[in-house]
Order: sequence, then structure tokens, then C-alpha cells
Amino acid sequence: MSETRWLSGPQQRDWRAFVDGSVRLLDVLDQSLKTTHGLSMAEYEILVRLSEAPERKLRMAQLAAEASQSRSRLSHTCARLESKGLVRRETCSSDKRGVFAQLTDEGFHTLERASHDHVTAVRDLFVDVTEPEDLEAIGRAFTAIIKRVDTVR
Amino acid sequence: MSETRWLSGPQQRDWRAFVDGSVRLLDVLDQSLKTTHGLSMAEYEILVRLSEAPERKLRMAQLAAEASQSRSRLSHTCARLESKGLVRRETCSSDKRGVFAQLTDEGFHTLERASHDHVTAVRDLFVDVTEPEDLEAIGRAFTAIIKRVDTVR
DNA sequence: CCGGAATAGTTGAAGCTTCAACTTTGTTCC
DNA sequence: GGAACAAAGTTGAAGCTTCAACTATTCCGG
Repeated sequence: MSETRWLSGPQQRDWRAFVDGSVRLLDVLDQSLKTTHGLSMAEYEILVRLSEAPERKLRMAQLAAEASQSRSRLSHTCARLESKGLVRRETCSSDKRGVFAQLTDEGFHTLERASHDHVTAVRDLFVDVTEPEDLEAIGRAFTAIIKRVDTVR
Repeated sequence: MSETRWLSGPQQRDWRAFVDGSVRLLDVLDQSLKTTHGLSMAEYEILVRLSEAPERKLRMAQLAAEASQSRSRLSHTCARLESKGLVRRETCSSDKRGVFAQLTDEGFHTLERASHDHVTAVRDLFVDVTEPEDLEAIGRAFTAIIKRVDTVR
């Protein structure tokens, strides 16, 4: 076991700012979605991905990948969304192991309402307090991180 | 209710890269800490804050604020850490409502071991795939976000 | 100095996530 | 063609977080 290579002072400050900031930011967005629309951010992400898919439906595995969730978690969450009437599930005819999740009309309208407030909050708390070039840097950096992290998962 | 001001295409890409990337990154770090040292990242953060405090102890409320956790969550988590022998709690003599959490020696040594691997992972998955100027941008941006979010909480 | 409001922290239940085991269906290859 | 293996999802239990209610103590205005 090698000697630990600690982060430099500035690196550590930047890293901690990110961890604290992202935890708090995602927390507030989650609360806000939950209290005003009864959705968690995880549920919201699922509705968004479905709304953008052809016929507003996706296979469970793909939906899980796009929403960065485990399959198990998606199963449970979809069950909840289904019982709220926002999503419907149907088995895939060509591959009988498979299941499609599809956004219902009610789900779509719930998403329309929720996304208005959500985007407003994202602007208020994130975009509007970040310099445009810093926002680009964030996009660049996290795109690379996603690629890196996915090699390890 | 006003018209929704959507994010621009690039803004949306940057925002989504951040959300996906941070979820996946924090996820992997959490798994890794959990499997190799039996600690969640939330627990790890608590140990870190305590280790840096004078006498390695802090009041519960301050610890909660520093670790970006609710008091309730901290109570539960501290109870678990206490039962693992990593933390000890004692009431404050000057304010009998108050409680100090203190890192035990065992907690300190657990942290020493865990932080080695954790920092290595943070380098591998975050620092080393990010351009230095992008890292600075992240630090700057999230420092501002913390300030903004804390006005709303 | 007393009664009401505020602060510190805990608790138990409900809700969500993770984990491991399981069922069903598809794929491979001999 | 069928045995072994892999892939898609689901399930229930255990673990962690959130929520609301609660106790105990301190602060503050009159």
C-alpha cells in the first residue's frame, strides 16, 4: 500500500465545495418538487426520460441507465408511479423478458406542471448564480467524469 | 403564473451532465467506501468533520450544518457510529440541552484507513479527469451555489 | 421571576434505496 | 435439441432518510 497522495489545499476546497454544494442543491430541489408536486427528483427524472422517448415509452433497463438508477430501484419507483397513475407498464412482445414503461397522459400533464417550477428553481439556484464560462466548465468536466465513472461501474 | 423560461440547449446539457455525473460519481464513491471500509459517505463526512475539530469534538447542530445533514439524520447516523465504537456522545455541561459528538481513537484510525482509499478514488474519478481550470471553475461555482441555497433553506 | 417562545436533540413510523435471491426468457455451443 | 449460461425484471427484507411529534432546557418580555 502506497503513501497517500492527498489533494492540494485548493483541490480540496474545490472538491468539498462541489460535494457540499451539490448535496444541498439537489436536496432543495428535491424538497421543492416533493412539496409542490408530490414527486421526488428520482421520479421526476424518470418522467422526463419517458417524455422524450418515442411513443413516450422505454424499456426498463434503458430507463434505468438513462436515469442513473439501479434496476431494482427503478422497479420499486415505477411501481409507485404506476399506482399514482403517471406511468403504465406493459410486457414487450418481441422479448418476453422485457417490459416497457410508458408515460400516461396524466403523467405527462403532471410533468408539464412540475417542470415549470423545477426549471425556475434550477435557474434561481444554479444557472443564475454561475458565470456562463463556469457553467460550460461544469458541463465539460462532468461529461468527462461520466465517461470515467462508467468504465468502473 | 408566468411563461416557463426554459434552459437553452447548452445550459440544459451542462445541467444534465452535472446531475447525472454527480449522482453516478457520489454513488461509486459511496459503494467503494461501504464495501472496503463499511462506511457510507455520510458517515465518512461526519468522521472527517470531527477529526478536524478541536479535541475532535463538535456540537450536534454544528456537525449537522457542516456535514449538510438534518439533525434527525445526524442523530440516527451518530447512534449507528456510536454502536460501532467510532464516535462517543456526551452532554454539554454549560448548556444541558446540548450534546457533543467526539471521535474515538478507533474512529480516528478507521478514518485514516478509509481516507487513503477515498482520496485515491476522488483523484481517479474526479480530479484527474478534470482540467485544472475547470476544477477551479467548479469550486467557484459551487461556493456561490452554497451561498445561494443557504438563503432559501 | 414567571409564562411563552425558541433552541437542542431524540424518537418512532413511514417512505425510499440497496442487497441478495429468485423467476422467466433468451442465447450459445456441442 | 437441450444443458449451461446470460439477461431482464421483480421481490422482500434490511438499512438509511425524512417527517412529525416529543422532551428538556434556555431565552426573553413584562
